Amino acid sequence: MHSNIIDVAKKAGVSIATVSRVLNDSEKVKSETREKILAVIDELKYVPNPAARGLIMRRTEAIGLLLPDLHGEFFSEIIRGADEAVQAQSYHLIVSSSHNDSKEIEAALRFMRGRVDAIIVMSPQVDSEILLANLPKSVPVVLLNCRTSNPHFDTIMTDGYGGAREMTNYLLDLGHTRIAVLTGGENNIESQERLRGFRSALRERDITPNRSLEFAGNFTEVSGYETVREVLLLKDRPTAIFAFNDSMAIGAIKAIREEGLKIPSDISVCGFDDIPVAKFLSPSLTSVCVPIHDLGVMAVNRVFDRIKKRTKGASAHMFVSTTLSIRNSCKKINTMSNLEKEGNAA
Amino acid sequence: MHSNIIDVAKKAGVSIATVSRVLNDSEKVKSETREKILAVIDELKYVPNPAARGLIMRRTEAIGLLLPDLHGEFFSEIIRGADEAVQAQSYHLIVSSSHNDSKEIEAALRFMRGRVDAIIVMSPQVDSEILLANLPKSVPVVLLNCRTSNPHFDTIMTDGYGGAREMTNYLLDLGHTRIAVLTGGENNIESQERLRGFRSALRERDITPNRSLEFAGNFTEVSGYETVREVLLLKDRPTAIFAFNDSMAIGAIKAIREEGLKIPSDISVCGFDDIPVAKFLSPSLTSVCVPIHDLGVMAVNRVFDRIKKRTKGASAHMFVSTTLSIRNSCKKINTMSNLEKEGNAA
DNA sequence: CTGAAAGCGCTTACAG
DNA sequence: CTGAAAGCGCTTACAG
Repeated sequence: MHSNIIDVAKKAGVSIATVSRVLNDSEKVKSETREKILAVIDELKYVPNPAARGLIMRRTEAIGLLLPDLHGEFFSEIIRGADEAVQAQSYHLIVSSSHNDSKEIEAALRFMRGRVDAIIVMSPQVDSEILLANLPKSVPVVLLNCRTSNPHFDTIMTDGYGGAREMTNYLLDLGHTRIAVLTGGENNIESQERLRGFRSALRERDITPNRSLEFAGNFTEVSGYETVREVLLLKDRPTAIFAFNDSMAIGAIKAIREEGLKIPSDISVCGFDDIPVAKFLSPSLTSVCVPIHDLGVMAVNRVFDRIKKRTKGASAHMFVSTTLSIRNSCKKINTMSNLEKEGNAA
Repeated sequence: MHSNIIDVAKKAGVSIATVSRVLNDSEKVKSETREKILAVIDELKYVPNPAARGLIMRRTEAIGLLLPDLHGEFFSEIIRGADEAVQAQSYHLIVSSSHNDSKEIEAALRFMRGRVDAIIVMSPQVDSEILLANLPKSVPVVLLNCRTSNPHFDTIMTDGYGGAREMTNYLLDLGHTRIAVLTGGENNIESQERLRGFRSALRERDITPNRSLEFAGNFTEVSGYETVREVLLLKDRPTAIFAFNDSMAIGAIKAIREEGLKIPSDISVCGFDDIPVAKFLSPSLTSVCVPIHDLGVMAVNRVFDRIKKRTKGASAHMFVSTTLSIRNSCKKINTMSNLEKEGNAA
């Protein structure tokens, strides 16, 4: 169907070795010969077969990216960052989703073997052993927000603990003490870290974390929506809701509005991740800014350091800080009405 | 590094041909032999090299997906749908972004050659010739919302014309006649179709399209935001804004709120695509629902029909209808205040 | 500067 | 049921 290197060699009247040389400009070829070959390549629209090339060179010019899901702005941003970094090196991306399922992880990793020069895995739920057992030893691997701390691999973690702690302090400073959190599920490392940060901040102010205000979501809009409908039914309603990601915050906002409440005057809401749409919501969403796009870039660049042997030796463990993006969805608790309440109570 | 078929054959005391047979269960192998080989494969954690396999079998078990961008919910949904469909067949996705740039398209398509069994291309801007010149002849291709109508390839188009027409009729029925549109750029086929539908609907009601109410955006939130800031400065402000995608509608909403106007009481806003977040905005966004996820699924399934030779012969041209998702961002124009206006004018 | 040949890791007729 | 051998399309020492 397609022409191959033999067709080119024949038509140019040279050996395939010479054609290969001009393809890779590996060795000196007489410029006259080179020109002729180039002309034939052009004429035949010849493109080297990457399978054959990959087979012998053990280089695929592709990076594997395995994410829990391909759905939503968060993963979309990771992919975008990774794709940018990869394209800058004339590499390409092979993406796959695992849905936090070990069988799917195994299948994806198996598929990638021999097809990629390095692998980036983000897997906040599947546990260490299963993941490690399936990770190839033959290519560089970067673990992104994974539950493992195996020193054999490079890792990148975002500071979920610090981010949640900072956001919680912000809420406390605004006067909120009854704060409901929407978590991302028990087994999710990111959710765990964020919960840890939340509780720490509380304890630092001598507030005992109230487990009945910790609600289990799953990082989706729907779970935010449904959970907050429950929350709003509480007799002693929280004054603020801290969703552990922006998707759940979006669902929360919807539930709150449906109840006829105003944000932030009736109740404050904040999220985590600071996905691109956050600033466009109304009210614009206060969130913990995770440099999502940059996470993708960093992971790819780290992987290239390995591939290009710019880095040898011990694995690196990077820790990415977060910042607060303060917008309009949280406000100082209304001390007036607090006074009133106290007055009523008295 | 990794064990290969020879290692397995040696350890099992058979020829590589026999190992290959159990790998592909192509021919009968004595079950005793099979067991032994399977055991060795397991022990050595042997995985066939896909490059070698692809080279000889001309089958890669991967589908290429080339999109204008990997950014945002729209493309994210396409990818998700495609990935689902592909995983159902134990295939994998190789995604790439073109940024509507012919050089990048060429590079991506070149990379995919030999690495994928079929290609899905979405390219609403780059023109026919360039695209067609780079499309491989050796694997099935599906064109998604492309500017070409080359009968050689299967195509899928969404009904941008019909969707825009329907939405415009809806706005007209609500009493709006001064409707501003935010387009997606001159060279974008989708934008062109939507504009055509918009103008048609107007003409059908004997309204001459007013070019000064057609604003050029580029399908991003930012362009929606900035354009609408201009729009709001108009002396004779439109009563409705029809953004040709939801991202621009989101930007528009932000600009409108910043001006202190209420949606929909002061001004109606609607979008196009109905991305997942649309229903969670406030007010929830009225939009033209494009089955984005399903578009990805359809393209993949079409491609499998070709690969599996379930379909032979002529190319198919699919046309995907849209529906209206009516929510809370548009309302009937306030006839009272119209009367007042008229009263004032009189 | 160029060519003949080996080899990357696999599959598949062709024999037995 | 199984093995020896050719071949997929390329690259790279090894000779000249």
